[in-house]
Amino acid sequence: MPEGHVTHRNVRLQTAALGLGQAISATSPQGRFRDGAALLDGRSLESLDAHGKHLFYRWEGDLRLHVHLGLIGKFQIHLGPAPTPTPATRLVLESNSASVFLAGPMVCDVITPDEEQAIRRDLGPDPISMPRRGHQFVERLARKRVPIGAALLDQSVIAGVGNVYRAELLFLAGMHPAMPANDVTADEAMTLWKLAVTELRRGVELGDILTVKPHDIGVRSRVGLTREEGVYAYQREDLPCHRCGAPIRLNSDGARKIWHCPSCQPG
DNA sequence: GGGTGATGCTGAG
DNA sequence: TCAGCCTCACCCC
Repeated sequence: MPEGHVTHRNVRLQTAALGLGQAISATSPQGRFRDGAALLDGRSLESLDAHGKHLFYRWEGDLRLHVHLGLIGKFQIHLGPAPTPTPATRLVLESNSASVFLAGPMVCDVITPDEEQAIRRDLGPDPISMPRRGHQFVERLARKRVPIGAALLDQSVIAGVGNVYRAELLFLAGMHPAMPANDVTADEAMTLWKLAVTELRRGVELGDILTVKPHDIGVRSRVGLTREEGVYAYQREDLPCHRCGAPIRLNSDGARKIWHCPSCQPG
């Protein structure tokens, strides 16, 4: 489930599991990252940081490891003895206490600090780690001549929002996905930003995307909710809206699907 | 056991 | 705009 909440959760979990300031062994069972792993092997891990869906590991000797999970990339964290990695595992990082397995990432590269800065420059503000940068989101959104639904997936406008959060944030804001981004008022944009901060931060805590307000579905907590119960719009076509009962609609926005409630998100 | 789709993104045309 | 990439869970037979 690689939207921004997953990278930030991995920063937290992997930092705790691997530990900082100690030598880490790095290998590539799959082989595609053999040279990169050899560069990192035995170096001390100094810190981990996330910006949107990008993960940056800082190593002794000013090296950076850049990981982007893409659509299908996955991390596994094993405390204590690790199982044998599958042959598809791109990278294994191992400390005295834990192992991290990485499979299927879109990007897994050793880069320089300058290259990291260049990647970050092209990214918009991250609502999880930069909650006070809402003004930057408002400015960048106002310059976009695309529908708000497309603008929210543009990582140079807001970093970390993917297809699930896009659908959910627009529902919570009561905005139709096709509304032109440059017609969104500054107040409406700031509302969207605050929703993004709240929802993505909750995603980091829960390790899942659960945007539904429990009272809307007649329960007291989000614990144990299924995906269909836990979100308002995403992948709920033809199901009744949790708020008003109208059937959720599916539309296509280029290659990506987008869902909305025709009654709660008019326009 | 095969087929498919997925929370992403790029590059060719 | 669309194919392609990477991997795996899930569905159907």
